[in-house]
Amino acid sequence: MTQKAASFPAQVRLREPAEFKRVFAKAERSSDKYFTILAIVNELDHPRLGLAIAKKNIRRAVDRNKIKRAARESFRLQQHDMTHIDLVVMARREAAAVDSKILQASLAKHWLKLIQRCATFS
RNA sequence: AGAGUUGGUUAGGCAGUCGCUAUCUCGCUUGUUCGCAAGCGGGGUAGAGGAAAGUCCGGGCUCCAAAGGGCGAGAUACCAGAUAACCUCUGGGAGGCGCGAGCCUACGGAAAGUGCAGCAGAAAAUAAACCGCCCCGCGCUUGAAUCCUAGAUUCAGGAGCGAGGUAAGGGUGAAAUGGUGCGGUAAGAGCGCACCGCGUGACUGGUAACAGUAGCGGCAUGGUAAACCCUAUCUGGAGCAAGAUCAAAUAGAGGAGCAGACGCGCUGCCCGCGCGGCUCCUGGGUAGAUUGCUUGAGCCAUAAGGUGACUUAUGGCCUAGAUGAAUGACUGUCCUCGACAAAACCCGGCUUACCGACCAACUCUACUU
Repeated sequence: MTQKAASFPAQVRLREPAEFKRVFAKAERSSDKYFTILAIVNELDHPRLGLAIAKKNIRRAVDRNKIKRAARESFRLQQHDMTHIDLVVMARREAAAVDSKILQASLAKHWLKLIQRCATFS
């Protein structure tokens, strides 16, 4: 497998509550008016993504789906530029109102910022 | 053609690239109890809704005792039917709205009992009082007429007092003790009559709600049950984070004996039932994983029955099953430029949200032939 596929299989997702707790405990933080994104270095050879879209902030199920899809899509396309870090994406209230292109642009900036910051620690 | 009513269908299309979930299949590798299993890669197929929503009703399913008894509490409320069931649906009745097609209705009981009624009004539930109207009596008084001027008598009127008759009228109010008309009377009154309304027991039609007919009764029974209440019917509780299986730590489960007070659960209370205590014996089941999880009161077609909801028969089909939670992103293109909004155990309904498009039946108005 020399050609890296832009895929999103199960092992690049955060699934266990314990894994989420580890990220929340002490993490690099990057936020704007749409998202707050947490990042921490992991012991694997690839990045992982977790989604924590609160029902309290994003009321309608349609909007929650839209935001999750935008996050996954952005991660999927750019994961090979990332180091071995765990990311957790949290949405803020304003994310429901805008369309997915704006969300994609916002996410791309966050990725870059967090990759750089984590690189300096490791 | 315009305006409208009812019912139904649909919910951007097409092509390409990259992804996600399930499933089938092929190849390779590893393991093998030779059934297969795991990993990687390729290909095929399927992949949100009419409301998936609100969680407002009704069921299935699961556990709580085989879900039990009584009290209490709650729900429903014209009649008949449909249904697994319903507060739903269908048909019918009654009342109301609309020229009409049609639409709307918390539509049982006030003649079992208790309670309530602001303002206004003469009076608000007890039938009377009050104002008013009428008659009679008593004196007083004004005018006119008659008689021989004092004065008397008669007629017409006025105010007062007393004794009675009335309930026609009384600006109100959501509601006023049947209504309208004619007769009747001193004035009046179902006092009498006609029509309307009401009550009542018959008859006719209808399964019934109810309707109609002729008769009888001169009218009794004011409103409020979205006040308590009465009557009839129904309802045990909790929910898929239900529950079941496999299983790291910690400590739980079953059986026998003892104890029978207290606590917890089953229902708010009582009865009743279960669990928990101590000793001995046998041996374990939280995180997590698997399952429950999609074949079902299922969908489609045809036929038959029924006004209809729906039912029955035959044939065909398998149509999401995620779980930090899939059904998407990008590009091109066309058009009428795409609303409201996304499964989470499953069904039947209700309610609410919604850009539109199309189809069918029907109604009204105008015009032409």
